[in-house]
Amino acid sequence: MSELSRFFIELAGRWQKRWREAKVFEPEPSPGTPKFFITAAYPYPNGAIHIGHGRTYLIADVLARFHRHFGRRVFYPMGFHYTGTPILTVAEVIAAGDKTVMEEYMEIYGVPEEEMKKMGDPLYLARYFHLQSKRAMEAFGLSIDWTREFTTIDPEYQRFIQWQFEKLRKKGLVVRGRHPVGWCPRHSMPVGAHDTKDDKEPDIGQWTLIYFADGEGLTFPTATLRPETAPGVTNLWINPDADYVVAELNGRRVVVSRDAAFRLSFQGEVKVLREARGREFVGRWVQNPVTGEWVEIYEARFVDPKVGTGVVMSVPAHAPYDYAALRDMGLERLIPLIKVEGYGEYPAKEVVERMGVKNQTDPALEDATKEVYSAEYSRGVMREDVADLVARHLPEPARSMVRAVFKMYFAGRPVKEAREFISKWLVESGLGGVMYDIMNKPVYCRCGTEIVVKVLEDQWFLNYGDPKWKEAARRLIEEMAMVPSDAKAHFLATVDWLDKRACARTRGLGTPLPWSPGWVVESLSDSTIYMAYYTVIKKIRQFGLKPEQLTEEFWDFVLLGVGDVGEVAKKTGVSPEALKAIREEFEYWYPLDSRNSGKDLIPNHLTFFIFNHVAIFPSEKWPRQIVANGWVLREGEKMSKSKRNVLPLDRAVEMYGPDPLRATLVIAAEVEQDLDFRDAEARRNAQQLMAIYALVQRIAQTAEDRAPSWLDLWLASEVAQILERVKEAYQRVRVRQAAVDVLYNVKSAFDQYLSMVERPSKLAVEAAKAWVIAMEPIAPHLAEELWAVLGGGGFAASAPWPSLKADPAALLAKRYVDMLIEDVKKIPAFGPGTRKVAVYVNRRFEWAKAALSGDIRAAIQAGAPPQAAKRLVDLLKSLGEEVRSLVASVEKFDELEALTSYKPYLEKALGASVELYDAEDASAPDLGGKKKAALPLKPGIYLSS
RNA sequence: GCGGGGGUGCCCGAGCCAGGCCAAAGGGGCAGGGCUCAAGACCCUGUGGCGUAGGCCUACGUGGGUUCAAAUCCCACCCCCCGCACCA
Repeated sequence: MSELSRFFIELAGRWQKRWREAKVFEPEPSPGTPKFFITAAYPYPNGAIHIGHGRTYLIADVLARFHRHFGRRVFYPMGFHYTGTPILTVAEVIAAGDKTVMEEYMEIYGVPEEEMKKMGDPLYLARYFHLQSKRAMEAFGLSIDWTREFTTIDPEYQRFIQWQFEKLRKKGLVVRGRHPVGWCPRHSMPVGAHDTKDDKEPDIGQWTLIYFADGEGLTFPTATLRPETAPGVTNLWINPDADYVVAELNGRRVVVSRDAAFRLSFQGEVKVLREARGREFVGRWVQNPVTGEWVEIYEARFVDPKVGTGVVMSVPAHAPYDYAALRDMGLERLIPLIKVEGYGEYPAKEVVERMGVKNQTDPALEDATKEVYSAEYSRGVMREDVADLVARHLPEPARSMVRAVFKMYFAGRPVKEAREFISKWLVESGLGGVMYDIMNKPVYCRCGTEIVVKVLEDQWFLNYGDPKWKEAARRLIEEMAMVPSDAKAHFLATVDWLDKRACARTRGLGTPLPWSPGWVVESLSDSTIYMAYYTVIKKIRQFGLKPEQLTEEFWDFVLLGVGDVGEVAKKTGVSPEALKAIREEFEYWYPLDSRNSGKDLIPNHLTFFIFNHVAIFPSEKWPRQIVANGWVLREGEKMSKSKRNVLPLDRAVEMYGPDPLRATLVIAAEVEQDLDFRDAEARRNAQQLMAIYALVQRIAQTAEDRAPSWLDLWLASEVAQILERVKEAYQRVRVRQAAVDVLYNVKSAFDQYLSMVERPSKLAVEAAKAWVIAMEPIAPHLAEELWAVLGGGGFAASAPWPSLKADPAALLAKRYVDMLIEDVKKIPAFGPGTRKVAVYVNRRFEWAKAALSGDIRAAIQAGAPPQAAKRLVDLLKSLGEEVRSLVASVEKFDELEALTSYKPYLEKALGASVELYDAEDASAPDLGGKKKAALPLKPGIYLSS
């Protein structure tokens, strides 16, 4: 902790205490007064929040604080998300004594060793980080109303979630079905990416099974990713040396590898009847259910019993492995199925030969397979004659019927479509099935066991695939304000592909499904409309309502206005006054004005937030805005536990002080951009804030009451002008833009001002006050301190937005003086030797105004001599947007007067003495004949040494 | 694979939606100067190439196209980042 940060921390502590005591951030509803309700995604306390969270909360805080200056009731609450598995998982790992994890926690979050030991208990762990995070948010100066704080395992919250799910279910949006999940056989538990070794994401894929029967009661289910090649099967492959079993699978007697039988047992009934070696089945003949053709089972050592079923169909025309193996055996027989531009009839053969593959063990076959597969998948089309291969064993008219279907949906179709069709057809006609598998195996559970795919038979889903629901979600997305605006496309795309989503789980903390105990509402499903809960929980507690009173009728009344107060009161035992008061509070605060989070939540949480709002609430209660910010990198690198470079918020506050940290997190990148947090930058910002502190102190102490000079007016105008821009930037959530202006550009104006005046005037104090309010959203503690120094009265946090007005003439005067300085410096003869600068001013400002039109005649009409008029029009054209508009809005402007008051500044800037003359003053010396060179806004200049 | 976003000068990044005023804002870095006992901070100047100035050439992933005119519009291709579900 440096001297500087100590200063800022001490200062912040003082003001935080006063805010708390005065309850500045604990708004009560006030019907008739405008409000602003903003929330940021609550944190998940399996660790302390870091500067990435801090950034999101800070952006929300800046907006909250900004809106407070406009007489709005601003409501910014916070809660903690206990629901879910990671807390559980981490606690388990700690309980098991995992050294790496414990060290990570101690090092990154500074957890003392004796606390570490207690973190085997998930609730203790959550509570610990909950409190640590909360302390960090307070120290960071977030203007959060803590009277509404809650956790998602509070009984009241659970009643709320149960209400939500009953509502969704009654609307038919909750459905039940089969669902594959990654599964650890040892734990008998679902395994997500977070629970695997190295956080490897299990890739759950589907094999199509095709049932080849041998006529003696045995079925050989081949597993394939390319069912469209089934008509081209010439034989099956089985590994002669691998372990196989004969088993009952869903009423069929099948032959699969022993490993496959194990994996299949998680996806249906599997009863192993006997074990066998693969070679036992070699030489059998089986019937292709698609074509009716009988083919032989050959042996192949490349068949991996851990992949699929261990029974493989052979399509030599389109699969390089199959072709190579058959070539080795001297049994080439090719049935072409797919046409691909750039290849002949038999792509597999062609590629194998081109690559010079030697035999079936040649590693080049991998590449060959990849090439053929991707070429056929992306550009391949099924041949027209494939339908004739199908159903040769069926009697008429069945044969013709099947062929007709294949002609329609299979022959001549792109591979993609044909595959989809045949896969569906196989399943529906009972000739095939589906088997799930981990496609990127092996993936291991944290415990070391290889995971498998388990099919949950009665999983609950939220049916985000429902077209009407999607339509409503799209409508809201269209209406909503989004920062950044590009996020809209992302949201719409998400809505498009989103389908059923499992919404309950068998383990973890959370709310039990009201109608199906044993299932817990999953954490991305119990966090979609909780913003409404913030509005009511305070009063629920104040009235001492018990969880069991929070019935469906209660929530219906309070959140939807459904039902009669008297009735609801009678049924719930809640007094009508309480019901009305709670309802009123919800009515006042809702809808939500801004929802803030990291951009990573766009395809999940934020989309669900939209879906659930449109499902539950009427459109006038739909949220108004989403702000999704980018990541926070640290010194150019992603923060991660394993790199141990995570910077927790509380530590960051200690290192830099709250205001410097805030300034850095706001100024280093615009909202949508990833922000690279650099130590050096944070230190620089601390110094800048310190300089601002010193500067304002100086103004407060030295200001004198005097009639405002051009300089005083300029300062006030300059500040007013920048603050106008700042206001607009805040409104558009361009917080970086606002911060650059308010912390750097306004400061520069003040610096310049102070360098030009002997003593600041009272007007400068007014400008400083305005400045302090504008910086309050970013550096609130410093702002309070300076507000007090300037005698502002009350809290800066609650003061109205400044009404400082810009005087265009004052701005013009300053621009004009700066232009003059530039002009002088541009003169080649100007140099260190220049002692005296004579300036001849043309005071006919009305000529300049007339020349603004670009019309020379207008200038002449205004009285300018023709040659001057021409030059003047050209001059005005070259002046730039800002000055031109100033000229337009200023009525009278006396250049001589302006220059006179800026004379010391001029002399300092030029390092020479300056003499000012009216060009029309006959008594003035006409040095170098420059009198007639003078134009309005462009004085004549004569240098002498 | 599907979906979203990108590729701009030494680096970061704006501009592209509404084509010209774009050798292309703003930072950073670097070089020079100022301030200072000195460093930092701060301020000024320069920072594609050539030319004595006007100017010329080369440039916005690559290749085509539309247009009097393209970083900006269209097409194709290459490359990068992010997300893809029961996980917060």
